[in-house]
Amino acid sequence: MGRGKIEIKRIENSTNRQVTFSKRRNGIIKKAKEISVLCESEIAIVVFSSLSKMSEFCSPNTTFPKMLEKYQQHSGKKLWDAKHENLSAEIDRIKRENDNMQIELRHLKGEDLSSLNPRELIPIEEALQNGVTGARAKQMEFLKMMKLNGKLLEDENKKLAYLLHHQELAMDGSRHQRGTEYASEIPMALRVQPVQPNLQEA
Amino acid sequence: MGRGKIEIKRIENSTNRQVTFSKRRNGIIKKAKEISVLCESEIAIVVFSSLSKMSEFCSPNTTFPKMLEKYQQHSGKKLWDAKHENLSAEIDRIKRENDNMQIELRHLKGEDLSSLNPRELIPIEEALQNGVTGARAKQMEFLKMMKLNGKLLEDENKKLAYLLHHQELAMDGSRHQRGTEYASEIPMALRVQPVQPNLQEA
DNA sequence: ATCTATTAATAAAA
DNA sequence: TTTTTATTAATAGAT
Repeated sequence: MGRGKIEIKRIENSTNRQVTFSKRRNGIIKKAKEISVLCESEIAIVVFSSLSKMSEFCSPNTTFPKMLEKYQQHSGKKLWDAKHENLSAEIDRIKRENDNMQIELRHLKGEDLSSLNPRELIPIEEALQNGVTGARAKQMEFLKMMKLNGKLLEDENKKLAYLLHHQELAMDGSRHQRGTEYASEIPMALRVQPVQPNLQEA
Repeated sequence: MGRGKIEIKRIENSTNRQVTFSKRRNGIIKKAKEISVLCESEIAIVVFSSLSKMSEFCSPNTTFPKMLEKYQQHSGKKLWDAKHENLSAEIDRIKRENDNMQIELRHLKGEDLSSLNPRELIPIEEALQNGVTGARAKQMEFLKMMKLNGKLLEDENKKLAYLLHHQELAMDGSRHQRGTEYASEIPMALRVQPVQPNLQEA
């Protein structure tokens, strides 16, 4: 149907191919409209040109999702299985990652250690060391800032220094007594904890 | 195109309607095949007759699910059902959880602290304290066990102590020296750390 | 289903 | 792209 008969095979001339695509796509969609009206039928079409330009048609009185739902019911095929599996797989992967982090976090916080052997404890300790070092460095920054802020903060600074000195003594010394009377005024982060239980008990 | 022209409106005669449906459906699918070959295009069609008989066509080299995936990408419309929304939502939720843990972990390890203010540092230090306490308690357990196990483990114990001694030296480094005579025999976790750098430097 | 008169689609050109 | 038009293809109605 045209000035000449054509073979049904790929049209090599790109321009011709585009023109033919456009015409035939229109033709198909026109036919789709007609059949839906003439025969009270529902029809959905999606086309992508060789340049991936999309065209679509869906008969009135229905929608794409409805058509797909019906398609699945009638065919028994699950159009979304692949997608589902991908999503499920990703969830599993992330959950596993999540669990590992959860465990690492708990270990770093000193929880759930009972299942560990000494060798497994080492990296945890190392991480804690790093954490303490980092936190301490950060504290130093803050202290510096406070000092720069001037004498308003100087008093507090001195108090801290005093307390810390005491605690240092307490720690280095016999480990018996610590000054607790000012503890409530010292931010937790700056406090020295009784780092060492009695070794004799061990 | 036929023995007479017809109006495009519902065919009232049910038999005629069925016959016309069948013929035109075949025609459309033939056209679809042709356009896919002639123009290297991808096309998918689903039709339901007025009696809900389904027909489908999908061009070679692709599948229905692939076409739908492309459709969604191009149109931005979501064809998937609630199930997918749920899965996607769960992925988002878990990813967020994941990110938060990631951040907490990094903080506990002393990384990325620069963005924090002093108040935010406090819970981190608390967690680290707990972690150190927990790890230490665990170490104590191991020490007890080692003692009970007797001299077979003593050698390893000493080796460990030796290594730890070196670390102690590295850590205390140029700072004022503290009683190190026991340090070599005390595992890292059991040692008192210099919790506070010289305040005079701050 | 198959046939065929007739209309509709479209290939090539503009 | 869209229009034109000669030609082929699709199909309505009959069988």
